[in-house]
Amino acid sequence: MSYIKLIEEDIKDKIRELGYAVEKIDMTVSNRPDLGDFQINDAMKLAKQYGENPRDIAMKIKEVLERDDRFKNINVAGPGFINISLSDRALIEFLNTLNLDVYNNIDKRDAKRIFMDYGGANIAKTLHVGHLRSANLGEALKRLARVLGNEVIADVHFGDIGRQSGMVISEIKRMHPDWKYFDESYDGDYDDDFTITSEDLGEIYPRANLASKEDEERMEEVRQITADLENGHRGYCALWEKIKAVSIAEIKNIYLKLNTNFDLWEGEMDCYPYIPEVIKKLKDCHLLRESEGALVIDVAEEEDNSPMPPLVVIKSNGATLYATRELATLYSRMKRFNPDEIWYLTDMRQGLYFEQVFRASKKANLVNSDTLLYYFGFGTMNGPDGKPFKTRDGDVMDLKTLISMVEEETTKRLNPNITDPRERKEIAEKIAIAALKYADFLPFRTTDYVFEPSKFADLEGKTGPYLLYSTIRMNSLLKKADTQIFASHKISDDSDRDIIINLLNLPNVINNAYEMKSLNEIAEYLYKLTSSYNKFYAEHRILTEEDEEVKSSWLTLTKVVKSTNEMLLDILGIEVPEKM
RNA sequence: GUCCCAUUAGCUCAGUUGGAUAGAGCAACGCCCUUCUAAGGCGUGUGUCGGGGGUUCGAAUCUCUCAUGGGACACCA
Repeated sequence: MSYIKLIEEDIKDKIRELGYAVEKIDMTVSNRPDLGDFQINDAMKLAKQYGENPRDIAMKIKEVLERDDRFKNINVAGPGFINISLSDRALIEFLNTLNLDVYNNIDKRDAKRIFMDYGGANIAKTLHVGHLRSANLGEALKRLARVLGNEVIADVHFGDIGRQSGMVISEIKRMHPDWKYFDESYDGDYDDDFTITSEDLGEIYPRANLASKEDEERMEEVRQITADLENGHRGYCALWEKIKAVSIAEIKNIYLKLNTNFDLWEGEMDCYPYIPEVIKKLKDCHLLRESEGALVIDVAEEEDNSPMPPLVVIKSNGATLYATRELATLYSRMKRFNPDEIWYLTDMRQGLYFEQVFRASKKANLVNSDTLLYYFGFGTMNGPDGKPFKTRDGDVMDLKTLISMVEEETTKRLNPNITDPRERKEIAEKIAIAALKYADFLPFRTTDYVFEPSKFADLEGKTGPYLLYSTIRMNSLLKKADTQIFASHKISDDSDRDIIINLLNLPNVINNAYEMKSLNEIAEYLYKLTSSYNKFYAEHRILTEEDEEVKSSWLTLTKVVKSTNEMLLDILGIEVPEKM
């Protein structure tokens, strides 16, 4: 258990002994540092609950806490705020437990098996800046959930079938009508005919999309090809497999740059074997109803305060659609992995849709009744007009371009002592990714934000590069110190004290981040911890300090902050290079 | 039209279980490198928390209402 949690539990016990039934108490970093390190506001809550005077309760609590020598300067202020500071001995003891392992500062949770669906990459479509959030957020939440003791299975869930497949095939058909994939009488192998690159694909889709929008006949052709592909048309399937291979290689490459990894690289097509079973289950439960030629499930409930449209499961032409495959995928995941929780991360526009899917799957018993289905929507990345990028528009900046743009900036500032061109490239890329990810994590999960390339190219102040730079500097200091023995003996002044107070607070931050499924608090915390260290660093000459006990204490602090930074950056999916 | 979500400093955003004096970064100006990586540190200031009502010891936070912007609303994904 973390040190702060331990203290909170002790305080809780003592308050209970006073006769108040508290469930938990919160000790938070004081917003009045002049009055104490931490504050406890629970006296006022208890006063309401028990109809007593809040100041009296606070005074009683103060009296009990004063018997604990970990605390000092306990005082009651205002309507009943309890301010409390920690003794140097307690801070030193705490720091030494972190010196053993910074993971001692993380409180594990009840282990769950969690299935996560994020990424949102579509085959044959370029990964653009709109895909950044899903990848970053999903990856970080996965890592956070694991650090907290959960087992997590992550699936990229490629969009590998659907209208875009028909569009791309129809376009290639126009480009290369002579290819064997389109020869209905051909029954040999399709070994030769394929020269399309990922760059080509980046142009093919937008072109096809535009053409189909303008021409209803073309759109009908696209629908037909999509249906044929789904029904196993030999040539289309062979062609689509080749397109997929090219596209997946490219997508994996970019996810790799972003430190985004999946346990499963499955796609919508992988659920096809389960579709008949799911349809049968829906029929058995008498959930399917015919409407305007399509088969739908009613998911409205009486307590709904707004219209809840039925979910279309089979199109009037007999083909499946997104929802069908979603249900089958859900069923397959349940059957194969039996998770306690399933998390979906997409932008918030899909909220209603997932509500429909969740309701339908519960109604049809596609998932266990005790399996929790969660939809964690995130804010959209908007264009300069304040409106979300349209995924289908070709004019959105692609992710690769964004990364190389930021990389160009980070390269300029690289230490000239790093001469090996390969190393320079590698480091510049890591810093660029850090800049991108960190900027993406700063707003709260559900906040929409305006995409401005300049925001990501910012390399000073509250940014990823600042955190890397500072952590690398700590590392470099520790290397120069050249010692294996670390122990804290004393607190010197407010600046090292402040760092330790921040370290104490980490479990609260982690806990909130997990509860809210947002990384912004961790991002803010990293900046706060790091800047408190940098202040200390500027004020003290560590390596030349003559008092050995002081020097050792300072080095220990440096080591703990460095390790904490590395731990948190790793949760965010940000790598720390050796130098920069 | 119905239902969601936003509106906080010049800009971008924190502040989401109601708490003390609403905070950061950027931008602007000044200072600090013979000394552990200056992508650093220190200092200087700005708010009708979109408007108006309500709830209470206490509201940026809860509630009602209005305004503005955005989103969703069955055979796209």
